[in-house]
Amino acid sequence: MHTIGQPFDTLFIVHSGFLKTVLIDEFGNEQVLSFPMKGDLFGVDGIHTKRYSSEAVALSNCDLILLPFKKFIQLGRTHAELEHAMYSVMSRELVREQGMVSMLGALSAEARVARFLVSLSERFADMGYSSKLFNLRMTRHEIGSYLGLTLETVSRTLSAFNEFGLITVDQRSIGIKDLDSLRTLRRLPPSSARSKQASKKAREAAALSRNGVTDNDGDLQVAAV
Amino acid sequence: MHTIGQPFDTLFIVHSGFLKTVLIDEFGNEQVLSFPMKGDLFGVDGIHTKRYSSEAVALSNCDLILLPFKKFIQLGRTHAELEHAMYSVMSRELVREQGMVSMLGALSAEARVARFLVSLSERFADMGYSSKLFNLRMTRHEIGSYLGLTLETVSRTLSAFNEFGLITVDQRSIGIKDLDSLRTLRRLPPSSARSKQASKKAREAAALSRNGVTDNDGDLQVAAV
DNA sequence: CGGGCTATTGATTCCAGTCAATACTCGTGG
DNA sequence: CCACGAGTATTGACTGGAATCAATAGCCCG
Repeated sequence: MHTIGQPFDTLFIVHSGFLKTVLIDEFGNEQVLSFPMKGDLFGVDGIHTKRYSSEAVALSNCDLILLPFKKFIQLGRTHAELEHAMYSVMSRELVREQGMVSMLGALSAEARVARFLVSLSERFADMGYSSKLFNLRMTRHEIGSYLGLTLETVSRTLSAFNEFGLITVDQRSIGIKDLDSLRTLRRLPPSSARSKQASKKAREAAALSRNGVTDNDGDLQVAAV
Repeated sequence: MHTIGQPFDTLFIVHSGFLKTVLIDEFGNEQVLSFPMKGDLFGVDGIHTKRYSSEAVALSNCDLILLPFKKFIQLGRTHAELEHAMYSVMSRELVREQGMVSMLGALSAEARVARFLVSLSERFADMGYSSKLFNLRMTRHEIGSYLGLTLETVSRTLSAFNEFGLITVDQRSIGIKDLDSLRTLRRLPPSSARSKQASKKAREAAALSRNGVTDNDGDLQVAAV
């Protein structure tokens, strides 16, 4: 695999298993950036700086496909579709990270955990596993780091979802009970208003303060190449 | 330019001027993703989904270079360095967004605003403008959206930096007085301990709870292509 | 001048972080 | 086998930082 700062030369594709990629800040704290699993690509961040800026750690037995970057470039010379696939994958990563930024910037703890569960559920479904019942491969601490929350908040939120009938939780084992509510959740009713094992759906709290899209206020000069 | 959902066909390079790129969520709230300026590329998010997932808005008069994606791909066939440059730029964007994620996930409001100012200062320097005195092209609201803060918090933080002698603020005009402190700042002393126009540097609050890097706990199977 | 957008500042609320105690899981060795 | 300890998870009490609500002022442009 690779560690931070190591010279970049190869990309990685997950054939099977689960990993995390992490960034280590100037104080040694680690921040989880992604949880690659089957079909996911990582190591791309090394292309620009010639060194990996993040580090991958296996969370289970893993089977990886190594993709030496130079060799890949050569293949791209003769197989245009490969090249386009790479652009596409990198673009997808970019969009995914945009989603992360938008989530971290705007959503409550509950909404983040809900999204995380939905996303996991969908990814497991894509891989042919059950989307309704699965085991987390990562700790609460790692989930928290990924979502910009503390492990206690993650734990509490999962417990609240459980109380609320949206999921079942037993340690690492998660059962999805009400995917729709998880999908659309913004905020849970206050705990004072919760009844044990309540089965009614989470209502929208409809945050709002909506702003119309700002119009252009600058002129535009364009030139094609 | 382009709007969200519009079919993707061209990339954009900023020749001069300032823009913002925004994501619009399901309630119409806009989230600022970046502030492209001279030399920056945007529109890349469209490659994967064939549609732009974000939207660019000019914050001043702008001069853009259009780069039709198909034409670019053709040029790449004959000019290998172009192709590599594109990988590099996309990789750079990926690293930048990783930095955003890590910032939003871990840093205080003060640290975010400080980083934002340092980054602006460096980018202005790169463009040949003054790194010590410049005008913001965006509102407090847009800065807040970009940093995952409210406009009030941005305003208060700038005022605090001013009181503290780190910067001068007059509406959109920012003067950088103590770049080093901005660079290394984690947390300001409590306001009760502040004196007007204090000139002493912000000290490190040294957050810590450092975690060692977790070791692999999975076996690894690798295969080269 | 007046109206709309932008910015500053104050008062208050509340969500998530921190600190802390306890329990569950699992592997290791007496 | 059970005890022990380390890592992980749950839950409670409390705190604090940023959001929210609100009032005022500055700026720009018709």
